[in-house]
Amino acid sequence: MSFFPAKTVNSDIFGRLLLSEGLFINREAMRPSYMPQILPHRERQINELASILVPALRGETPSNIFIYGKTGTGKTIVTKFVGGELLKKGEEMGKYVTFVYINCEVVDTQYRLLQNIANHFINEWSERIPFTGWPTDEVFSKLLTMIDKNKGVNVIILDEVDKLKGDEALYNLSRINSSLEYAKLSIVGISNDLKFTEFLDPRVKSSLGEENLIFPPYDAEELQDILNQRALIALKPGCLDDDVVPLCAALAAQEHGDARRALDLLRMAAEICERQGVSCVSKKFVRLAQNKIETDRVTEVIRTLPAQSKLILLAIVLQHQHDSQKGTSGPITTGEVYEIYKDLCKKARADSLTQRRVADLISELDMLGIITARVISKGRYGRTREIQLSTSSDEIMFVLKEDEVYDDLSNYKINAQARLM
DNA sequence: CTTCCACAGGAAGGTCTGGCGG
DNA sequence: CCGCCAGACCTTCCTGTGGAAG
Repeated sequence: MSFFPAKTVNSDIFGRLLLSEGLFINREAMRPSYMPQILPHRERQINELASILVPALRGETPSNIFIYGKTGTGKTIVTKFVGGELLKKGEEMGKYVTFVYINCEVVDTQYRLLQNIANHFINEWSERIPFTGWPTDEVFSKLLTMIDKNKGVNVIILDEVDKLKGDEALYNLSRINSSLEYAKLSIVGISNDLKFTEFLDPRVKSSLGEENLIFPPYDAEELQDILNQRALIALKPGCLDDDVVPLCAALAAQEHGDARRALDLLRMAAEICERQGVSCVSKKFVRLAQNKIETDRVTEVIRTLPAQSKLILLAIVLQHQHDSQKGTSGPITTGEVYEIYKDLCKKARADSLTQRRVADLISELDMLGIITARVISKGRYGRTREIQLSTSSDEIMFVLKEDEVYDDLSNYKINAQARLM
């Protein structure tokens, strides 16, 4: 739809017409990447982070920092915000301060991390470091000279630092200051894994954890403030029922106070509402949005499942459909699933796994939330898992059938079952 | 009370891939 | 280019177990 910024509304007739159809003024403001002017309920964290980093403006080395907090607690946005302010102030004061943000989920090896950092310090004299080919230690020493040349204070943010492979990179980075002659460097590590440092080399641990910052989850009221603030920017006035924001906030608060989740809910609710041509978002749409988000997640999970797990899931669905046709719909056991699964493998001319392995894959499906598997005892008749679908079988079939192989198999199996019975 | 089913789930080891240092 | 190692993925073999049936 429309991505017109709010200020063009008055001058752009077509934009205004387009907008009059929808509920959004600025859709981007509802996305997690959006940087608002004010970050509600994070004043304490902002101040703390700023006070740790302020030595950078005096040309001194700030302490290294570790930031913890679950997803959607504002770690990334607060750090970027403070970083931005730091740069602004640095420019104002004529101090050379740099601020490098790196997401370690994307840049996950030592080489690429060093390369990425180095390429931030590129200027007309230095050559770009290629994304492969150089020995790691050469990249490292190159990085050293590049940083040292600018003689400033550098703050490097490593977001999702727990995703970084191996702690060698962290070790090297944390010791970098002793090799720098003019420049200063400090590292901010961000992680949502509280136990992350336990597995680190003790030297890295003490060096990086000079300061610790913890981001607590938002409670329902705080989430409401955040939602209200964003809704004000993103949506037309008066298009939200009074109880919509509290509901979104309450639902997200149940899920460990995830602000991203809350925003997604509200945005999705408004989008569904808009698509249906309704001018006011009511509670109904929040429920719809919640369902949509959940099915989108499940669909995506199923789609990316490895082949063997898909076969197992297919076996469960087929058994489920077979049962409900006969009206004997009930829980399915591991043994039953395994028999059908073996049959399916034969039909597909694929190798089948052992029951032991299949049992593990079944618990994986359980953890992914596609099925529910509880261990129960049927007394004399043994101990097994009771397997139930937690998504409708039609929906799972719909996704599985995207692949011809499973489409064919779905027919095969129903015949085979009829033959068996 | 004991028995005993039909698995759960731990331990150890095999195979394969891919990154890394030399 | 090669050997090494870590980690993903599986297998084999194993012991453990809740509770209905006897």
